[in-house]
Amino acid sequence: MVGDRWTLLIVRELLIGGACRYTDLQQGLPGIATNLLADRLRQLEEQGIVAREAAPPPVATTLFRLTPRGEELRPVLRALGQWGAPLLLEELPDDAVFRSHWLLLPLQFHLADHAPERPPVTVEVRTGEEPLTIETVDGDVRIRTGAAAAPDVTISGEPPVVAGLLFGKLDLDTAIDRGITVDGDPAILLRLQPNAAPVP
Amino acid sequence: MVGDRWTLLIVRELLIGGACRYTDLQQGLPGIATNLLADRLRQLEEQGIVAREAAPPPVATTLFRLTPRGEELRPVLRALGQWGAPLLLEELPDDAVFRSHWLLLPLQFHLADHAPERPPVTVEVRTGEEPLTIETVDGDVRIRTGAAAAPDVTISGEPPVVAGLLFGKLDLDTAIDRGITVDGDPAILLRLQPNAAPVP
DNA sequence: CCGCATCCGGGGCGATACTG
DNA sequence: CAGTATCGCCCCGGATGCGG
Repeated sequence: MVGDRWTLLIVRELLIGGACRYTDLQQGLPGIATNLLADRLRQLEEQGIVAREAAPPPVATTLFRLTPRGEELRPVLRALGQWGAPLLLEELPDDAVFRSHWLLLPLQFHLADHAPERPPVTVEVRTGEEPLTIETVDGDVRIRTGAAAAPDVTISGEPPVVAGLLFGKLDLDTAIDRGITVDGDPAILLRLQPNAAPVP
Repeated sequence: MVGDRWTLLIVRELLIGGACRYTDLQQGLPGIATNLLADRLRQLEEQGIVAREAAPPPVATTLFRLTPRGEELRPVLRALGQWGAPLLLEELPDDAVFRSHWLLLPLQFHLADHAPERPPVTVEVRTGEEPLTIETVDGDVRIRTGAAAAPDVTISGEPPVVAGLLFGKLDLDTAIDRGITVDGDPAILLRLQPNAAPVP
């Protein structure tokens, strides 16, 4: 049911963004043929994994959303993502395509606020074609696409290096050596990274 | 790396049985074309997921085994299996093929000994083409193919019903209604099933 | 624009046959 | 036992068209 080409990637797009338009999915899945996207969506709908709904009046369009049964695939994407994490650090080929929002799901899985009692922080991540914002909201970590109003720290660079730094696989000096730039207080990252010692 | 057709199924076979011969894999993957099996094994080897080794002298043959990196795919198979578990209870089409040992991995994942202080028990499961044996060994649950010497309880029937009973999705009466036969003390199952109240 | 349907090569795939 | 060789098919990728 979910083993065909593209199928789990479509599910991932919907896990990331909630309800998506057809063209949103096309944007998020560079290289997919439009007939395949239509086919897969139809199959997923028949199998009760995806539901299609009419968008609210102002914009008349169709939205695709995961059903509860579809949401249950989150652990599958999590396990696959965890297994593939080491590959994320490898350099990307020159013709590689990358979408910033692909980082949303792994960041949601792995970041946590280790010092919820401290004042909230905001991190802006500039990699790929659009910025990402990470902010702490009373103990939770929220990640979204878009720029931050007043980030405490901004990270820019190539996706593999940025990801390596955020996930704690690369230390700050190594990451800077490999070409990223950090604006603001890098110590904030320690509060969010996995396996980081809790800030005392 | 693991998204091609058959690839994760090959990994599953190796997770179940440890080192496997080429023909063992063919048996466990009914329907796979021999050229595809060879292709996949070669790709998996190149990617460091599978290693091939020469068997010890008496039998001169090649064995395929997961590398540590390959073993790390266990959580992926676990997540996929958990998601697919409800489908396991649906009736099989008449032409369906089923291999008993496919139950080994889910049983390893979901069964536990909730009363390790009691004397060990043995369950024999007869479904598919060969029997399975479940036994408790000081707190652990061991599952293997083959018949048991002196089982405390024996379960026979169609795979969906047997699986439903073992995983606690079907209660005993329903399972018997749906055609399984139970020899011995069915209460033993409560000690092993997931979410079962611990035996006092 | 948005959500497809259609058409058209190329290659992955499935079945069978064959072999050191 | 562990593959290789071959052939046909259908899935897939890419491009274009098209009604709402």
